[in-house]
Amino acid sequence: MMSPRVTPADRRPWDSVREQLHDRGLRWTPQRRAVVDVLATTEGHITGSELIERCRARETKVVPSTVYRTLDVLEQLGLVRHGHGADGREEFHVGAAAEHGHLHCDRCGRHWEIDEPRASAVAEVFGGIGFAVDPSHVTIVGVCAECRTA
Amino acid sequence: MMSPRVTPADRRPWDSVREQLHDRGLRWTPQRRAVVDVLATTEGHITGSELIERCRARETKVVPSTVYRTLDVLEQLGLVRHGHGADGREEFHVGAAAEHGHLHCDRCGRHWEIDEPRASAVAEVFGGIGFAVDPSHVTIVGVCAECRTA
DNA sequence: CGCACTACTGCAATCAGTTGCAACAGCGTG
DNA sequence: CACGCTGTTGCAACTGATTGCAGTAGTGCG
Repeated sequence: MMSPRVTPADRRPWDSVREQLHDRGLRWTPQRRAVVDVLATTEGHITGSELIERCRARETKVVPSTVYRTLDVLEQLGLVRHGHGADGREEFHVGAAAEHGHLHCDRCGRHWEIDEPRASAVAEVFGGIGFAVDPSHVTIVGVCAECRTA
Repeated sequence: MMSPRVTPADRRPWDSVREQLHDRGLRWTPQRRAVVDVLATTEGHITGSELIERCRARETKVVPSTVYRTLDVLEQLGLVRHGHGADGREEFHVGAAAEHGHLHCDRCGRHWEIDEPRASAVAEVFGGIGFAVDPSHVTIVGVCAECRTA
């Protein structure tokens, strides 16, 4: 099956942000463009403050509250998902990373994505009691293999 | 060996805090007493700011930084564990609640403890790749049975 | 009992994130 | 192409949490 698992819409979801906003009666502004530009060139994770900094580096004038409010909107459109790192700070998951939960090592601070079979396994554990796990919002903390042997 | 699974130290861990501190060369101060007093009468969860407020209500003069620093110390003694609620704010788990992970419903905001068999099941999922899950630090987000049918 | 060592506290500054509000500016209309 | 509706921005104030630092005060020792 050569069926592409990734459709164009999945690959370039950012291209249509403007239209998606329009469709909901929302507006396309320079500030939102700055945020989207940064996100479009980000794969994986980015924290709120990091995003703000990168927007500012892009000359566009943005203020934190605007960035956070824009992120709320983008999350409603399903373009990003937010979670909280091990230290509780906000962390936005972009692209493929938005689909998976994460494993966080308490010792070295690194993190990994939870792959599909394991995500399903976790979901199954709680499916029995009727609880539908949101796989993208799961962060499991522990100690990674390397740190354990070290 | 009828080894009791719960020793007196487990049941009343707060009684010996002072000694535990002493053993590590740490000190017993009015502020720490206030924090411990509040925690000793708390079962389950408490947020940082809630704890501060309750300490202040106890007449003792405490300042936020001291409370948070005291919590760090108590966490090192294993008397509390901290996690982060769905909104990322700090949440301290006290007593029995410190032992379990939590299930959080994104819709109604309620949460439940993850029971032993299920905690083990989750741990097992990642044991295969050498990752040792810290069961007390797990918070799984999703939608609970009630909200799903509603 | 009083001294000294050093852990601990309080303060003030700072960071991350949120919110209310008045002014601003997309963008559809006429 | 100007107008105006209403979504959006920036500001300022605020909450929760953290940190550096100077002064304070537990605690062991003589």
